[in-house]
Amino acid sequence: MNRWADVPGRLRARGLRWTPQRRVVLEVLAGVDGHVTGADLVDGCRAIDPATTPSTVYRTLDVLEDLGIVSHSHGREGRQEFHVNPATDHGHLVCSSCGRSWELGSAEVRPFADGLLQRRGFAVDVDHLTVEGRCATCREASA
Amino acid sequence: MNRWADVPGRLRARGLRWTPQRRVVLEVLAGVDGHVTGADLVDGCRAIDPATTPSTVYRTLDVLEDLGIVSHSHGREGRQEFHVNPATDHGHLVCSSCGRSWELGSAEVRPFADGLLQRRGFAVDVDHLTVEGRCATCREASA
DNA sequence: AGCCTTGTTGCAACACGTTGCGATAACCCG
DNA sequence: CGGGTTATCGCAACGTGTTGCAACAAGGCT
Ligand SMILES: [Mn+2]
Ligand SMILES: [Mn+2]
Ligand SMILES: [Zn+2]
Ligand SMILES: [Zn+2]
Repeated sequence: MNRWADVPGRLRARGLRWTPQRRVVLEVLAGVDGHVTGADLVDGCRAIDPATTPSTVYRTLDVLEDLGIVSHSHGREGRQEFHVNPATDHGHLVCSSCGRSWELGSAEVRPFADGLLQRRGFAVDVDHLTVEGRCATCREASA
Repeated sequence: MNRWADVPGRLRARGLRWTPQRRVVLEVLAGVDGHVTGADLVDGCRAIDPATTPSTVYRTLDVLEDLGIVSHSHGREGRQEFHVNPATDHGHLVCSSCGRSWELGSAEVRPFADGLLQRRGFAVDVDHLTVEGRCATCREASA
């Protein structure tokens, strides 16, 4: 049905394993709506199991990204942000001045991405895309 | 004349100072053509002065970015890349599969950036832009 | 249920930056 | 050429991940 269905089975089908640690990461992800940083996820896991180790969490996130359950982009300072259950593919707009961010609909990106595909054969990863700049509010403030 | 002219004077004009440590960073930058990572710059400074401290280098780079002498974007894993003496404004294209990268001419980005400016009042920082995806070569390889 | 294979874990170390703070030294001024 | 102000430095600690490695355990098989 959805991308969360039968994760244990999908892992095993690839020769991977379903472990208590992975169960905790998935439980935390299930309680998230929208975007989370890697560090937040580590904290969330520790709330359930204080013995949680960062390397295990990050490695699990890599696996889940392969399965298509999460995807990541990079926010301010290049830090990882994971997207859970995105309604639709989207990029990100971040204001370097105030730090606010917005989703960038794939329709807004498509002409740009199509151009790169046709001219260069380069397939843009829209989910990973973060565009930095100054938002309308900050530009007016310093007008 | 160029953006390197009279850096000491431009610093002092802003109430900032010209120090031996900053001179070293500038000397390293002057020997660079194109892109460098922050870690590479620290190494370069240490080659001239082994006592160089990372925090001083990164803080100096922040100051030089304010002066418009360098700009940065983020490469793989979100790490900083500094651009020295860019012939022209440009973004970056990075293949997540092979790691190769290309410059993205501002003409290629302009329609996209103009659209965001008109629809959202958001001014894209083209120099900072990194677009990740799969390059033509890698796509053919897995065709 | 017990065995075996091999994917995973946890640890320790590392890489890349960032930040707070007290000591130092630019440099403006008389 | 000193003296004072305050920007900058160096250090130590922290934050966010990543990686190598030895020990562990999931789960397929009998
Ligand atoms: Mn940046
Ligand atoms: Mn990434
Ligand atoms: Zn803003
Ligand atoms: Zn490639």
